[in-house]
Amino acid sequence: MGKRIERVVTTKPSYFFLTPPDRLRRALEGRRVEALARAGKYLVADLGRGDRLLLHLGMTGQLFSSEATSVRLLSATARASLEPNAQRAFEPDEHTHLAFTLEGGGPRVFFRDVRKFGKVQWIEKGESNARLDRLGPDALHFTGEALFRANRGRRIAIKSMLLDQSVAAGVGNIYADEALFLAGVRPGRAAKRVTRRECEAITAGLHKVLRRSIETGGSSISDYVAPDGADGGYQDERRVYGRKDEPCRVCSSPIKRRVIAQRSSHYCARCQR
DNA sequence: ACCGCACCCTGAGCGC
DNA sequence: TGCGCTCAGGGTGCGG
Repeated sequence: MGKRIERVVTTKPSYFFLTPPDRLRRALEGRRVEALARAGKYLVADLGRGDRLLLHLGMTGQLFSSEATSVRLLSATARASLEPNAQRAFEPDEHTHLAFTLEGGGPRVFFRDVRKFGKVQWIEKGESNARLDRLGPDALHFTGEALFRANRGRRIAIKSMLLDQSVAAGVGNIYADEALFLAGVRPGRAAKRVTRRECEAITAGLHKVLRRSIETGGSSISDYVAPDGADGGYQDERRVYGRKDEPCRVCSSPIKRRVIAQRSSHYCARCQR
């Protein structure tokens, strides 16, 4: 299976560590990574004997190899001192909360997160986890019928429903906006006012944008990098997210932005009703 | 039960 | 140059 973790270096205790870093180090060192799985936006590492490690990237989390080179791994000042086209090997900084050394002397694995909205937690054998237990069906298998049922009686915006991880796990702000655009539904519409047919269109839209984002390696808008440091490509395919005042790709009318559920939401007032 | 909001944290970018 | 402001792929916990 996977490799044994020889050594773990952490930053000091903070909001980031659901399990305190000293306890985390003791728990992890010497253990083998048997498997990795995704649960919504969480990454769950199986460490054998029933123990697990829970990881979440939050907004600015970066999980990558020591062989990765990307300017996204550097602060603005570090970038400014780079020679043009220079590729500097990454050196752990104050935002690098976890540094794994694995057996066999191969590349190390880092988890860096500037804002510390990411999370790491040790889950003991037999322990349940409230964060995991709350998750609804995975977005890739979420049906229009299930969305329609969840919407019954709900006065909140359909956008809020899509961001609720207990309704569907794995939908984030970009993909909620993009799916609603494909479905022709405004993000602010009350959930209970969305028809069954529109729910089908929304989940079909979700599947489409999520699959396409996976194909293109994700959205590298600000911080996201693949484990090898590569940028994703989906930011170039956005139809509405982050395109305020730019022309709709279908009808050319300007994309609108408004705040829903404390998150910025983008839509075309002409294509979405 | 439901809903809106404050809050956790750091940095980039902008107008003045 | 510096200051103050807004904005940012997320999620929790509180009070009304």
